[in-house]
Amino acid sequence: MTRLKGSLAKKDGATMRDFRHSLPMALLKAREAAMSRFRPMLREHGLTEQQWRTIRTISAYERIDASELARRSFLLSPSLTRILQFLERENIIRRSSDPNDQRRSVLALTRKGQQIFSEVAFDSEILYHEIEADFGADKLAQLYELLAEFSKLSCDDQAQELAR
Amino acid sequence: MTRLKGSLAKKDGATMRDFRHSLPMALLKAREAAMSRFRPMLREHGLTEQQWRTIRTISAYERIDASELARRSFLLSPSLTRILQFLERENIIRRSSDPNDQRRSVLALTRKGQQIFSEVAFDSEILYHEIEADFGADKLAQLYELLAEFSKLSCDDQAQELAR
DNA sequence: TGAATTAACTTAACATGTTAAGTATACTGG
DNA sequence: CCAGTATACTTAACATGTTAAGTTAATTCA
Repeated sequence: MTRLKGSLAKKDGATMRDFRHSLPMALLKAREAAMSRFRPMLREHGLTEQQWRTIRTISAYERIDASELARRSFLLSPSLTRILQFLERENIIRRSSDPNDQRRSVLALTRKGQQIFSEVAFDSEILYHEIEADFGADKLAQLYELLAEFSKLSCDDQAQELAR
Repeated sequence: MTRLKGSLAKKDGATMRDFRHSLPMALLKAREAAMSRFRPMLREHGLTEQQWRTIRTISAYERIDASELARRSFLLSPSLTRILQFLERENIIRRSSDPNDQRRSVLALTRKGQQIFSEVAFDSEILYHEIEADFGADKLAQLYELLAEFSKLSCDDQAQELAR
């Protein structure tokens, strides 16, 4: 890390040492840029990002259990447990237990949940079109591609083959 | 969102509706892929990712106040408040107040903090080289570029011009 | 100058991230 | 059949994310 302290540059009376750009930070920043477009809309619907991810994923399946839901929505199970408790309290989802395996919870949206899904999905589409318009569909596709390649590289992700 | 329900595909006895790929999710997944390489190392040093971001940023400046630190480490001030309290308890940082503005805290690493910085920075370099080797330096550069462009687009980031 | 406003945190409250441990159900080999 | 193990969550504990409100020190402007 001697190299990290190599070049010095003046700025605002403070000395800034060399500051290698960080991949996790670049990804975080981009993600924050993306979420800053969605968060206000989700908030208007009274949902957090993760609650929406959960609703969205449940909506995509007729029957899904908590484990697969966790994988597909990229939530750790402790987080998912709490989110499901909240969504159940709010009467947005319904849970039943798999008759073939009493350990499993099977999740589904209530009518209210389906209604919320529809509304938020509609608003999301609009925001996606905005992003595409602002950034360019081609560059966006290129970004998706690179992100997918990078994720495939180091993510020990069981959802990977399942996704196909 | 009618389109979202268009194509149906069977999978494992469950019906999967069309599931538009999500940019925040793609970014999250890539970030997780990246962090999965760093987290175990940080953990060995007894640090969380955010604590390390804080240490790393303080180390890059001779004098930095909490506001600028928050911007540059991409932490919200409430989080930073708690992190600084922890790092101060652990004798990793020192804080003094700016004589010209009593509202500001000026942060610096202690000797112990500098030592930790050196060790973690060294280990990080190794992991960065691994990433470059696995993913390809060219593709990595391309990814950085796209991420930066995208972030510039929608991030109302005061650090943006400051970064130059 | 002093009331109003702004700036720089800090606290609070609730939700999630992360790791470890706990619980109940299913499975497996002897 | 049953002890041992694995699976599918759930709880717990601590750290961070996110928004809103509070506190104290600077700044502004009538």
